[in-house]
Amino acid sequence: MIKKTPKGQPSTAEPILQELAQEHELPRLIMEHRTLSKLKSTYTDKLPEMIQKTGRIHTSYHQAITATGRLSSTDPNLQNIPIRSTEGRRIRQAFVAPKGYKLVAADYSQVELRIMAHLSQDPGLLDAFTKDADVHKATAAEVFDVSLEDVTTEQRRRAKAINFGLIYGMSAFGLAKQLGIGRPEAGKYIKRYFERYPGVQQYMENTRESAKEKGYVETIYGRRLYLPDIKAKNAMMRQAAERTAINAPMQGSAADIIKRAMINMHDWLAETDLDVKMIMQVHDELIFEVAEKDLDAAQKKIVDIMQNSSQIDVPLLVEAGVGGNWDEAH
DNA sequence: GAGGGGAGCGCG
DNA sequence: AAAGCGCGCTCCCCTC
Repeated sequence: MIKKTPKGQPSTAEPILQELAQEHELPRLIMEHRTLSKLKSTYTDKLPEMIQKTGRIHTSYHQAITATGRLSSTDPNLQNIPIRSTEGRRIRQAFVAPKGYKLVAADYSQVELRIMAHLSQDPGLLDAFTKDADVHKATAAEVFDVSLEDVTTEQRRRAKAINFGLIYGMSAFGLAKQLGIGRPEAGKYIKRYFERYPGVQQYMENTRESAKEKGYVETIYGRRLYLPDIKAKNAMMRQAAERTAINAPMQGSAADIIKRAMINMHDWLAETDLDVKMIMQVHDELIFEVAEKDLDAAQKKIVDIMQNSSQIDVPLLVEAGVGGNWDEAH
């Protein structure tokens, strides 16, 4: 079965090749070539050319580009440095601390799901985060109706896909495709989820309604995203706007939270005697360069500022790692 | 030679 | 008919 692009050409998109790879050797080789040539052309070849007089690569951050309030990063984009593949990680390993220094990477744990708990006030979700439970595991136990101890790796993986899917406004169709299961089964999972977390379902419905009524959605700190297409006659346009309406308060509130932390971080950095610099932001993560002698004190303060710059109805948890390079710091 | 747009793919 | 949010960069093809 050859899938076509909108222009009628045979599609060579990744998921299609994945399927074709079951039967043929070539698609796998094409995928492998794409991965490696992407890494080479975008990172391995380019980044060394971008080293400045300082001996460093300096990105530009833009504060007024994204619809949700995130920063964006260009020339080079340091918010898409590889991490998911082992070959890719070798590029991340090239980001190193100077002698006598270490990198500290501090990231918010599941911040968007925590915001979903806050916004929806769903008792089950609030409870999971308040108890600092493994939220994907807890979701698996609810959706698959097993005890926490009996959750399998596969069930946890599926629950994780459900949790992410919800943040993006995904349908049963999308979940089925994501998990490689049938649509009816995916529909069952979603139904179970909403039975167990009714506050979340209510929140989703309220958000769609409110977006239609007001023409915008907003973050917990009140930044708005206007959605003119929410009333579109074209169902595809309208549904896309509805998914944006669901996602934007969570993604946008997460952006607000890290921005507040960065402002407080700046104030602390201006007054502290510790040898520490804030050098990068990657959406839910801040990276610092810290003198080895100040590591413990700095790490503690960094986590403290990130966790306490905003208050929502569940704890904000920050996990910090230390390493000689950016990969190790994770 | 510059710039637009699509396909594809890197990240959260 | 489409079906998962938000970005930026490279490659390729096309137009001006």
